[in-house]
Amino acid sequence: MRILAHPDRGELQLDAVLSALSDPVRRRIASQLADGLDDQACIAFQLPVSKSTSTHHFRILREAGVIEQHYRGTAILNSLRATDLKARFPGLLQAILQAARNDAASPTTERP
Amino acid sequence: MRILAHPDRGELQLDAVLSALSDPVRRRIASQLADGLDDQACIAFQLPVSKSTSTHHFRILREAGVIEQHYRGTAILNSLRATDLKARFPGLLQAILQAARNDAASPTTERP
DNA sequence: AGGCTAGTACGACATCCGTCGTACTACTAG
DNA sequence: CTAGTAGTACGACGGATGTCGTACTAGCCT
Repeated sequence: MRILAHPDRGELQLDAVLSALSDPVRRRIASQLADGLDDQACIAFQLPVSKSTSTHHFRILREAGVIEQHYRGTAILNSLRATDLKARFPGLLQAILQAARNDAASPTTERP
Repeated sequence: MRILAHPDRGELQLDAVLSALSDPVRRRIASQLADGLDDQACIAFQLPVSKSTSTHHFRILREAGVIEQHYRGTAILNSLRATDLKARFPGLLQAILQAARNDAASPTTERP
């Protein structure tokens, strides 16, 4: 079984977390995990990118400490590290996820 | 008097805001503005970068809608658009600024 | 007017980042 | 054992980003 490195709770860095969640694809992953559906395999996210790119994004999220990944057979189960993030950066994850909802709900993406 | 373009409150984009605040230099600007000292000229921030780079960072923040800039003589006064941000992305700015404090207070930057 | 101060414009440069395809590994199911 | 599925490694590539220096403009002060 391969091993996946995760930063400890105390090692979480704001820079990494914010950079990780700056990308729309990665924010979408986090949002989907937050929306009640934890422990999803990477393939469960219908991302608009190739498999390699997908791997890349999941790695960024894991190394930033935003998600936790562990193998289950040939698949990887992903979950949000909501508790750790809350402990280290209270309200941050919540605010970003809520902001993502607001952003998606309004016609902000329009840029003709 | 030169004119500086700012996005309207409704036009604020999460992507832009998060990217803007992903950079340590820009986060530092926002933090300093939040710490009670509004309406500071660019030069009041002792940034560890050149003047041109400084201009660049202020522009990013302004175009993302994080700060408001207006000329006052030859200087520019900067202030946080805390109200607008709060209206569009409730809690987001607060959480990031608080996280920045936590991040600075703890030895997170250590990477031996 | 002339000099000073605050910031801008512009071009250059190195680096990082998101993206991809192909080839590979690890595990499961038959 | 073989075939299939899930994800990784690696290399490539183009575009964005942070940085700088130099030359410039706008406004203030004497």
